[in-house]
Amino acid sequence: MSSALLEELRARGLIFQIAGEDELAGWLDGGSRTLYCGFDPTADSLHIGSLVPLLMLRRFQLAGHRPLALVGGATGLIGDPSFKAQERQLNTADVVSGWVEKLKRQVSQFIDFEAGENSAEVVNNLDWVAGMDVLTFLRDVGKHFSVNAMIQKESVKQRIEREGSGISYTEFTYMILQSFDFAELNKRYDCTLQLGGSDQWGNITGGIDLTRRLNGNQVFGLTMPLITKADGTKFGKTESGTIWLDAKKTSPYAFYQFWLGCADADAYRFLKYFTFLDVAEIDAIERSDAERQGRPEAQAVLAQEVTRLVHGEAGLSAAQRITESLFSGSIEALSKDDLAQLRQDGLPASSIVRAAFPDTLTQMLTDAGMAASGKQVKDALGRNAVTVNNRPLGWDDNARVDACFDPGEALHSRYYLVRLGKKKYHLFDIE
RNA sequence: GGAGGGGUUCCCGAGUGGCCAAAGGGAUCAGACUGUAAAUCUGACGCGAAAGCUUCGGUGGUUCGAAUCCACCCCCCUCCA
Repeated sequence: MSSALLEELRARGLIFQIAGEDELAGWLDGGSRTLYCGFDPTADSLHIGSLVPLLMLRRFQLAGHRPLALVGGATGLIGDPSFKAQERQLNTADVVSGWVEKLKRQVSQFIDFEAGENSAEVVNNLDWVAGMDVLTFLRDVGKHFSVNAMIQKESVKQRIEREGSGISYTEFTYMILQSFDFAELNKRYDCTLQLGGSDQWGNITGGIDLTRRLNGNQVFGLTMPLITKADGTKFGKTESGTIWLDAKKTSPYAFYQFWLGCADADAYRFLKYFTFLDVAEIDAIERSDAERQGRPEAQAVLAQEVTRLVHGEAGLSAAQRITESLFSGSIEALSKDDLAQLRQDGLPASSIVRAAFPDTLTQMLTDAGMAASGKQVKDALGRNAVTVNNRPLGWDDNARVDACFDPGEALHSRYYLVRLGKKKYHLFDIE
């Protein structure tokens, strides 16, 4: 009646709700169980919002259970309405199937496929949904759902009740499709537990009901809390947008920086959510941070652990190398190889020929992606917040691009490290 | 099919003929303070170095002048049939 795993998860704050709470602990202790969590292809990469469930699958696997990562090739074509304010734009089948392939690979790095008895597996719900005809769906699946019950679900309520929005029949059906996944996985893999974010509660309980009706089996559901930030802003977004798991979309350096920059008030909680460090260990860090004046250690540990999980040891050291040289090292000390390496490692960079210089710095830095508009560059220049190889520039320099990138000041005769504000760096390789 | 309500700059949301590139809030960016924090304060926040140019669902029209008025169209919501 006491599952050590559930206790551990509870201590980490990773459990929001459990369906079948009284029996779940005993069920998990009774043997190796199969569980799943779904990931819908809504982009060509997952973002850090999916990290908690991914790591959750791993936590269960480490505890001896068998994780299935479901990639929603079918559900991704429909769109989950849960707690969404608006109807979503449908993506074409081609696009979605391309994303499915990418997500399959991505999801695979977090779970172990060579674990013997409890080896993980990746499944795609398109495999059992694509071939189903409408009448079978309506008669065999739809018949088990009460619309009265469905419209009571919190996840769609706001769409139904809120003035100025609505929900299409397509999205309304999403819940049924996801429920069917659970029943199908129960039948095919003896899967008895579904994990998901707290927004998935309605879909999960739908699946539990359907599995009982279709297969006569009792199955369980567990949701994780929504990740919140102490300041109330949305987790996982920054100035530069979403933090993706794909290194091509968010470099390991940017990823590392994201975690390094998280608020003190969030850091210890995030350590519990996003790392495999012991709770006791995390508490110890929190205590020692509290006793010490100045900068806490938590963010550094967090950044290190999560970056290693997502980008591996190589990605982590690249991120740390860049961070080290930009924020604590002196850039003059960087060798030519170091600079080339930084660029390789994901430091934003661009190559430009001297003859092709734009007329203004605002143009040049905007083109390089350092700022969203010339206005921002203008503002920064006006406050001496732009430096080239540590030399501050002013608004007067805006039209003097050549002088700003004086050959005599180049690092190794071609590199210029431009900084805008405190944190934004860009390496220009100028010929 | 009928009746009504609505589509404003990233988001929310004012604005109902000139004073509107469009209040206010949020988000975001920069500065000060700091720890590459938080809180706070300051500035910016359609594009453009500037002159200037382009916005208020779309297309036309009225007017010296429109986000605001008119016509038609598209989309969304609510209720009725």
